[in-house]
Amino acid sequence: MAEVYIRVAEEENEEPMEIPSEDDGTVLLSTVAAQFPGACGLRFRSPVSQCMRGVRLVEGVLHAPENGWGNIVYVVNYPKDNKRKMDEIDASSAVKMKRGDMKTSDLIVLGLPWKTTEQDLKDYFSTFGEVIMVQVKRDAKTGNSKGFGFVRFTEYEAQEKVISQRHMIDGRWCDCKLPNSKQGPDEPLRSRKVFVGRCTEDMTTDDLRQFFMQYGEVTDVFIPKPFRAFAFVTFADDQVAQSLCGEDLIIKGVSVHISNAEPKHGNRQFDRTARFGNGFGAQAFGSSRSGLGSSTNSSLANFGSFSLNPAMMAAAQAALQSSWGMMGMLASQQQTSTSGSTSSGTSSSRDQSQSFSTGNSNYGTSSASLGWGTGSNSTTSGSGFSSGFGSSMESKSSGWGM
DNA sequence: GTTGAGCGTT
Repeated sequence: MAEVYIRVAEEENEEPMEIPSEDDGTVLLSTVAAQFPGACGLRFRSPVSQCMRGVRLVEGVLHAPENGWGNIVYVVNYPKDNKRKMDEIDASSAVKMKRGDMKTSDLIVLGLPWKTTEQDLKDYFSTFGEVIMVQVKRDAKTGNSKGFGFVRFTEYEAQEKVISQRHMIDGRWCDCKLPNSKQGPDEPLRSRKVFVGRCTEDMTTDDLRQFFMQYGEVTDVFIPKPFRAFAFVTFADDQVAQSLCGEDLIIKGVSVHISNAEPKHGNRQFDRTARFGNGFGAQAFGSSRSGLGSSTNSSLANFGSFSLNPAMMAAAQAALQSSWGMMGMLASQQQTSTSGSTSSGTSSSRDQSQSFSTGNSNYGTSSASLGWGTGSNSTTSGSGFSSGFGSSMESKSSGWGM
């Protein structure tokens, strides 16, 4: 069957990229988002009316206009008018360069098949750019792989690309991340991750990704196995995550509850006190907002006006949720678990059954890190910590975590 | 059934 592509660009006059359609002629939003992270829809200029028109979007599936996709260029829609543009401005402005995070660092590769060798890793990752280091970590005695390794690229672009997607290596899906040892102690000041309670067993990571994509770019979805009725969703933007906390959302006809993700157990590095002590002193507020014509007002006023939050957009799109009711369906991008190697009796860590978690954490491009007011009814504090900013977001649940 | 895997012998 001949492959059909539609042409998609970020702006009308920009170089389009060809995006594959499905067999039934539709295009999956997830396919678009794979090339244009954060995309929430498409639009095009009607040859007849010369007006921009939206492409019909139903449950993550984009439907061709009346007379088919044709050869015109479709333009990507992003949530909240122009988040992407903001990112670009951000990226090119001198503001963020001060953190100088453009250097490459080793990336940890998680989930490797036991059989994968360093040569395999090098072969695989070389398609992204020049690889200057690979390692597979092995047990010193047995020489068996520990199922993870490291890779380092010459080019920062390659590193970013690799972090931004999942990798099929020797038949397993693997994740590449900045290793814990490289994550700055003050990196995630506010959590970009939310806890999703009351999940049902039929909610897949793809379901959750497709659903939460409407609020902003989703960088990770985690569903514990065996089934435990909750999940974690990480956004690229912490404000998106925070804006959803406290909400009850309908996914596949089921009401789920969104709240803050608490720090992972055993992750001392990023617990409350550590972070508080570190990057989040009083200096985090007024200072470091740098030149961008910031007002001379107090940081309080600054803060208040800054926290326009995406919850409004969330509300506006509530209608969209109804379409998620009943019959779930949606792009079945299920990956087949390759394993079968349930290893020896006990469920040891050598069991390589494949998990379904997709995506990755990556570290924000947001230049400013503002603190977030905690609600006075904080239940999670535990360290008498509460900075008294009555934020404009009333009493959504508070707290930290990642 | 409401809080997640795994992180580097040099």
